[in-house]
Amino acid sequence: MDGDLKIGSEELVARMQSALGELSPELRKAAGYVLENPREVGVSSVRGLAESAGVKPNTLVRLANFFELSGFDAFRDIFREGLLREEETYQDRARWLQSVSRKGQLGQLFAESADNAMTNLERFFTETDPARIELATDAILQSRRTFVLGVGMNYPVAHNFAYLAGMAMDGVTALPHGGTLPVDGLARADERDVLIAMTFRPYRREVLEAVGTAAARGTQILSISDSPAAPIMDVAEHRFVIGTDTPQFFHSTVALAAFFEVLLGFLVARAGPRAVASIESFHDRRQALGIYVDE
Amino acid sequence: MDGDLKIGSEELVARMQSALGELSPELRKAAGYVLENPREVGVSSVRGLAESAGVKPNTLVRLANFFELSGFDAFRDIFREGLLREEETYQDRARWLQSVSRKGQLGQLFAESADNAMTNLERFFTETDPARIELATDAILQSRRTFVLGVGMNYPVAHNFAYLAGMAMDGVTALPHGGTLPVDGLARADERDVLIAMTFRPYRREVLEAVGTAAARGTQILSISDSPAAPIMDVAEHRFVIGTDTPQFFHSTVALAAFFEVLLGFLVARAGPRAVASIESFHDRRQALGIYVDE
DNA sequence: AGACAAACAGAACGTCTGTACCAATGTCAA
DNA sequence: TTGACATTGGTACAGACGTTCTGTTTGTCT
Repeated sequence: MDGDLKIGSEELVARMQSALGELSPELRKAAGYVLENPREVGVSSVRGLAESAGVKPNTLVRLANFFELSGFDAFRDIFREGLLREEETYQDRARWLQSVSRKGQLGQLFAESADNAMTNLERFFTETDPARIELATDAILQSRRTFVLGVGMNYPVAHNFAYLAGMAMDGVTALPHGGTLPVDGLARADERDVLIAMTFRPYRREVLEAVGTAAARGTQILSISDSPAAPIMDVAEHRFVIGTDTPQFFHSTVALAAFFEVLLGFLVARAGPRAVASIESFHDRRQALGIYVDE
Repeated sequence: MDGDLKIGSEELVARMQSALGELSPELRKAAGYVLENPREVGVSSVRGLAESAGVKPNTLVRLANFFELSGFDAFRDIFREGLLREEETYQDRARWLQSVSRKGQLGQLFAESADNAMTNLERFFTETDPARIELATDAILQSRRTFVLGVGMNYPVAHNFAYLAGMAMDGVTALPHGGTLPVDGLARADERDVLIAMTFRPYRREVLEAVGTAAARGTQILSISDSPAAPIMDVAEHRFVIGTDTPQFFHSTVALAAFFEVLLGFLVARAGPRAVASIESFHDRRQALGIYVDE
């Protein structure tokens, strides 16, 4: 009834965490239990929760008041809202997929696309050790030049990466360049350079050949494909497996995009302040040119 | 108090779904609301839920009894347990993110990127109604020409979409084209055409202007941005909000890529057998040319 | 048309909830 | 030791809760 409300459960949890020290023993006990079982708050009564926490009901009301809430109801409402908001993102995926796929043929396509995309992305993030990306990052930063090779659907990805990386460092080029074969761009590549190459089933001959000749010259290879057994993996120092499953006639670039975004982030982070400054001046220049509208 | 209990919310939901047909009107209304908002059951009172569902409180009691539960309390408890059990999966990700982010500064960047990317993707899929994409698909298929407009990081996305859509149908063009301004490509666009436009905060002036002039000519607009209040949304017939959050200095295209993949899939599915045949012949030709290696 | 059953709304009941109040206890300074 | 103060436990109460009962409405079958 007061002017409370309008604070999310995350914020409340954070406040409780930092306030733990200055709470009285019983209050701390209650707060501790709430912090460890936040969801239980949303589905319990004062007495029920009090018993679970080994505390008197009063204490919970006092805990709520401590955080300037009008009472336990307001306190609980915050957690309830949190439970409801989770629905959107963390809802039971299987059930959601089922319900969507019932909406006709396109619903099924939608559900399958969703499932594939999310799985590809999750697998990439959970099965890839950031330390390996870090190693790759260092190799790129220490190289003389870095080539990014992708054909077909992967060409835009390669190009975009080169474009963005170019803001932070020099010597990043996308291949193939202007109608030529990938190998042409690698004419003077040697062991001081890095080649980032990607191709997915069915594997493209040109990429394979480019990787082969580059490797023969000692160029460091960073290979990206959908299988550790892909033909560009064996000669690569750095290997990343990215899922591209999709019900469509092409392969999905969702997880691939995520990989390059992470790689880019690592590059900027490791490149030091000079890269950050370079990016900022880039943005400032654009702002000054009136490229953006002020909302 | 009875022997109820011990059935999961999934099972109850399934039972309700299949029993929907044999329920009386009010009971069906109540059951329908519960099926669409199962989580709300767990955090509401009879009266509160009844009001949300547009039903009288005792109807909910009858609904519970219909499924051989001792009362609304038992009914609600099932959903409450469901809410609590979700904790595990929910916490899994939270815990994983935490453990990763402890691995130094880059680990934190990795974890944040992962969290953002997965959230963006999940939100897109869960908050976008495939029926709306279907409407957009039909508009595109019925159009004379379709333009896909994206600048900066979005240009490769637009280009790639036009490239792939070109396999299935005619008249899809990416803008801007070859160093010209986006508006230039729209010189002869009118109400028979569709313009797919995207820009994200900070919004790009050229995109805004292109959308404005195209809309003035009656061209159908499909807008994609990170907010429903984005300046290209108001004149659009078809609007899609795509999250682009990321800890990086650019915006994330992960969810955006997913959107276009789905749109493409819908296009092919609705375009009929001719599109499929066209794609297949495309692949066959490539195969014959020896573009791919046989593993 | 009337009889009947099913479905629903309204009011009333006992129970449990959240909270305010006060007593009991512990803590510290004078 | 005493008193002031903060913290905690116990109790009582008004209101909201889930539920039941009863009357009304609705639809169906003779």
